[in-house]
Amino acid sequence: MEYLKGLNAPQKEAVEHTDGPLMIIAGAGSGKTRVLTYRIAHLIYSKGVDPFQILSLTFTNKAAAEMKHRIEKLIGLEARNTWMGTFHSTFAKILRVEAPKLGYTSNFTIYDTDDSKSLVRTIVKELRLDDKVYKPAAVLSRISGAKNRLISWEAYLEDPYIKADDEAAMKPRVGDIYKMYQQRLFRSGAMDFDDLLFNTNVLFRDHPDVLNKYQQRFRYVMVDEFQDTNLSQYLITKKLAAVHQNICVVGDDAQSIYAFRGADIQNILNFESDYPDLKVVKLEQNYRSTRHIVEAANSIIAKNKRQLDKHVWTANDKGDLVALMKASSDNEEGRLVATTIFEERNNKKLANSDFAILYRTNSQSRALEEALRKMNLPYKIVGGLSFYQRKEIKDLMAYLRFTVNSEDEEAFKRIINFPKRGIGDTSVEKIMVAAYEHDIPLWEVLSNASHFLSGRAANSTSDFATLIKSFRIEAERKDAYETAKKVAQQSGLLKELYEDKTIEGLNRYENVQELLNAIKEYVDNEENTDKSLGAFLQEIALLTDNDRDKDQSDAVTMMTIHASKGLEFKQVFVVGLEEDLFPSQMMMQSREDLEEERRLFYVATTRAMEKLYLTYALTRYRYGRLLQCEPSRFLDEIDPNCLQVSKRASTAPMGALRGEGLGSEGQNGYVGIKKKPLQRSGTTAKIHTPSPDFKPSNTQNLQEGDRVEHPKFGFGTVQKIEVEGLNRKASITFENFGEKTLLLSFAKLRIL
DNA sequence: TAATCATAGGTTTTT
DNA sequence: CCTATGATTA
Repeated sequence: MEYLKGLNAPQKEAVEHTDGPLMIIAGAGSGKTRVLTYRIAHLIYSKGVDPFQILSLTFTNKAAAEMKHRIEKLIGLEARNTWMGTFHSTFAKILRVEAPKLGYTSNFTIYDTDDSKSLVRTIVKELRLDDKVYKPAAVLSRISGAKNRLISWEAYLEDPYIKADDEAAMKPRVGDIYKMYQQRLFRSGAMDFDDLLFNTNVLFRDHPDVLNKYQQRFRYVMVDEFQDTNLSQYLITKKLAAVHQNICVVGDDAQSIYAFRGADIQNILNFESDYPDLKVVKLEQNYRSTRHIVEAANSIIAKNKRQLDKHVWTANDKGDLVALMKASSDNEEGRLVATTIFEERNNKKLANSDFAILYRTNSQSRALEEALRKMNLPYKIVGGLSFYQRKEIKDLMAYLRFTVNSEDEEAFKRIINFPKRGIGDTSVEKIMVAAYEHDIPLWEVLSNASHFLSGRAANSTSDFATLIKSFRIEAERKDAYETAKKVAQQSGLLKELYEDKTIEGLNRYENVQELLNAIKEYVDNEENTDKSLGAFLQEIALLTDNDRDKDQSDAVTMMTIHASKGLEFKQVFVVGLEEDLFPSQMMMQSREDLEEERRLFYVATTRAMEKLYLTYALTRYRYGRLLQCEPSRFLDEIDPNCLQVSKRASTAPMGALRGEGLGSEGQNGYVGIKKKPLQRSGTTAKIHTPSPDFKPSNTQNLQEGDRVEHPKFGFGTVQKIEVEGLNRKASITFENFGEKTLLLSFAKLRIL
């Protein structure tokens, strides 16, 4: 047990506690990944567990790959047999096997966000609703929120609380859209990201034999970044671990930054009540950062109320103070960052890759890029506009998708008239309507085009069908690469791009080649046993840009704070610390959650090992207009003892910074005046004001007879709890509102 | 049906 | 600023 020697006491404890539920609260930089990998090694070596029986779930492919890599280094090739992957990819694979049980085929398509949005848009149009009221993104986030809480469209339409909410938002038809959305997805043989998890829950609920199979298969389940799980994910892991109870979750409530996509911090805060004999281990020693950085970070989240009790500390040196830098504009900010990197790199003999620039929104990267280019500093941007979102890539992907699944409506709409083949909007409309009215598959209509269309359109459509058919035959016989190559050529896509001799055109051509290369790589990779086009498509649907980039060149890294989680750099710049930008105005208005913004800031600062810089600008361009900005409130909240106002910045005390420079240059009324968060108007006359310390509890533990508080309906008593499908419902008599039936996964209740 | 032009409207974070 | 949609004309 040589490898246990380098661990501190709690780390060792976590590694050695192999059986029974375990929760590891891992502070930033506390060696979490190390503990996880050692724990797996320990399971295999000391406990003789078959690697095949260990399942590790992460949130990003990058994290999964990193862990796999480190385990392989630790214990060798045997590590290949442990299952490591993201929630989405893991359960997509399982669903691919079990899809027929849910009425899907194994070749189901995975819709990305763009496909989903487009589908919502068409449904809104079909229902003759105003797309300014029912904005696809907003509707989708509502639907997504429901799915993450396992609320089916049937349950959604029934729930009075949801109904009241939608009506208050002046969007009473969201439920109807949800219903049609799901029906269309099913018709198209498609699932969106949330469905992968939702349907896994359905699968496990309706097919106990299947559940049992995977329960036996995965005797040890580990969840990384547990604070980011949503209810749907949580219930899957809970079910998987229900028999053996060997569930180990690792997380840090202080780094929960994904509430916007359904992550529920309550999962970690209340985990203990779900597992009474839970063992909790806290990793509180930070090995990554200097003491000044650790203390500054601690002071940032000190104000948060909803958090677990822990104290992150470090034995490292104090190091430099955190540098605060003020710039007059966003361009000036870029210059300041670039020159500082340049000087530091030369003075301290650092590599470019020792530096990272973190920002709140992707759009902030422009000014910074320009400044770095001027200083000749190489940089790379992580994330941002994804490779897979480019038009030419989506076009080829759509052809491939349609080849595999000819019911995929979104793919169909993309390629039916691209390259141009004389099938205009009206013809496309006719085809879709025909499929609908006769209730026949899309493919039926296409292959009998002459029944539904006339003249030129009919001929072109028949030709299109023949073309796709030939692709399909190819796909059945050959691997993904051979097929894709043929599709790219014969669809005319490559020709179209090749003829475009502009620089962008050239780029697009190269991008398509790169996609083909990626497919070849996939086919050549020994680990991929299924080399069919269908298998490749399901894999690639869950890839993001971050996973693709294996660029090893020495460059400054630029990315959003969200993308930076789990990484570390010697020197880190957190830029754009301005009110309304960070904390984000959107977040503050729509979710009124300042705490999550604080945690985001915490994540950003704890990426730094040796030196941390915070910068802000007094003016900034947005939509081509100059805005006035104010320093972020976070700069007031941070412990001033850790701060040093840089020589370049103002030497005025923090309080005086606020408001400085305001009012002089404002034009057209676009002055960044601090806005109070919008007060959301209530629905009815009686509005309950929640108690000041209102914290929703984990309603999984709710029992009949409990007294509860609800943010809208006030106090009440639970009458009855019943299970219906995936949902648990509670009938509650509220003092001021009478009896309501609420979906427990959705209702924000506090158990008194 | 395709191509061109005008204008309106939107930007948080991601599997 | 950029894109995405809509109207107009060939």
